[in-house]
Amino acid sequence: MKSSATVLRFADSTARAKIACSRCSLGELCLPRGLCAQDIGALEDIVDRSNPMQAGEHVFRAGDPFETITVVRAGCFKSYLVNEEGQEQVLDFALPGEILGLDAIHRGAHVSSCVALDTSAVCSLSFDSLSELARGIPALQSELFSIMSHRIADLETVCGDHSADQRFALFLESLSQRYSRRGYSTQEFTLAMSRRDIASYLRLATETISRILARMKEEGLLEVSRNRLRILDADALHAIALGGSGKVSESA
Amino acid sequence: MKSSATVLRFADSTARAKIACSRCSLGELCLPRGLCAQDIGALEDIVDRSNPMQAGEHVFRAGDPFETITVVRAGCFKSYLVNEEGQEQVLDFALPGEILGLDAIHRGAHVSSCVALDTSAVCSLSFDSLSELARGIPALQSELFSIMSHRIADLETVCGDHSADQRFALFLESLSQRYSRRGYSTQEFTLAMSRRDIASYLRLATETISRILARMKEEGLLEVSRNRLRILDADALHAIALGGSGKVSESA
DNA sequence: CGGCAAATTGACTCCACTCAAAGGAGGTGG
DNA sequence: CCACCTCCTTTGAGTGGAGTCAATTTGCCG
Repeated sequence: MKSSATVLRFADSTARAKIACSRCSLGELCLPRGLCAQDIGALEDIVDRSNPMQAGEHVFRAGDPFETITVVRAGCFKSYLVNEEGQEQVLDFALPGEILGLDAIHRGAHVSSCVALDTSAVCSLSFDSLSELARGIPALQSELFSIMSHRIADLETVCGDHSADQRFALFLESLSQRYSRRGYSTQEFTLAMSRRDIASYLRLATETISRILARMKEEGLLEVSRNRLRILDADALHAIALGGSGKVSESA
Repeated sequence: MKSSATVLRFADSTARAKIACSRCSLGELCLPRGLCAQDIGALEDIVDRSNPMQAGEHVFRAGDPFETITVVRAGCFKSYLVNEEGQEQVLDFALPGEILGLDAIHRGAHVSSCVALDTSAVCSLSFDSLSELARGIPALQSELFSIMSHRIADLETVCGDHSADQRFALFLESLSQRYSRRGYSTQEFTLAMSRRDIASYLRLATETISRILARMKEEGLLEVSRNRLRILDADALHAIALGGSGKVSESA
């Protein structure tokens, strides 16, 4: 399955007009999901592949005109808002195949900023071109609506009123699932983001994340060293995510 | 392009096949925004208008198959999730022209439930028909993307890490603006939702809402009796919404 | 008038925050 | 290669904002 997938070339002079989504390793995890070969061909015509990006480089910043949506091709990004007091609020972490900038469509300008957390790469698609293409390809239009709907549902969950432990457990489960679908281990993965970013994303204090990690480690739910994390007791974690006391069971 | 698509009829005998969006008082506040007369005509073909609904009646419930999106025509609705413990989490309040059910598109089934808070009415549109129509009407497709993007941006704001006072102030400002655009007073309006619903929406306790109202009343920011509310000091309220101490000013 | 649900008010508690300080880890320059 | 700096993370101690529990009060409807 998926063999020559990643014959990626970069930078240098080779013309990079068309990008072969059809040969990208992301395949069904990305926009072309469900499209036939011909439609994928049409999509490839409007995809603009970026050079690799370093951690800390921005894809866009709040205030930038909105012209393209951004699809993560490799690495990890965070999107965030900055409020009047200059404080950062992390909105989302994006893994390969996930899309950034959806909150800008209605304003014609970005409201959030987006920065690489790691060596990363993106594909950009002119939103006008994509819209036009979607008008001719029902499956593509449907996919776009679906992606936006998914983001809405995710935010509705994240917004929920959860305890610190529950939030963190939900966060880990989400990451675990997403890595898993991308072919990585469900149990063990790297946290590309800092504790501070996780805290902001979950609307907690950095210290709270540290303490939760320490406690969960102590209770044997997981192992952490630096930013490498391994889930030892997924069931217990799931119980916490569901909002119970987290102490294994709680009949009735 | 799909003309007789959805000449939906209901219950009683009166044929009410087409609904005149063009003559609806919502006008530019609703889906047809920006469409030409002809396109509005096409849209009218797929709009299905409900009978008036009583407070407490549901438009849809979590688990229902997703077939139509719901546009509020009159009154007020709330959408909410129910978690494993049977606790309600209010996600949104919807006023005329606003759209419900966007979080269901990607699953083919509703995740949230939606109930009338007042005597209300909705229009339903088959999402398949609407998508198809949108493929022929760029402005309509664009409007759909825009509406979803708007919802995403709103959720990102609501999700933010704000104090209880700040949340409540933001909530009032949002309501005030939305009523204002619908031709009602910016200063004085009716809260169609209970304190408990407001609390759930803002992820606070009911008692906290009561206390905030009492304090703001005492400080002369607003008047409340039962569910009639009048904003007396919009500037102070705005200062609170922006996240300062709320005590008027705070240089630097 | 009586009964019920919603809202208010008070007293107390607790979870997560703030403040503070002490390790690591990584990067830079001498 | 080491010294130094800075930023990130961890841990401890104490605080406070919002929650919980409980008791009224208010408004609504039969």
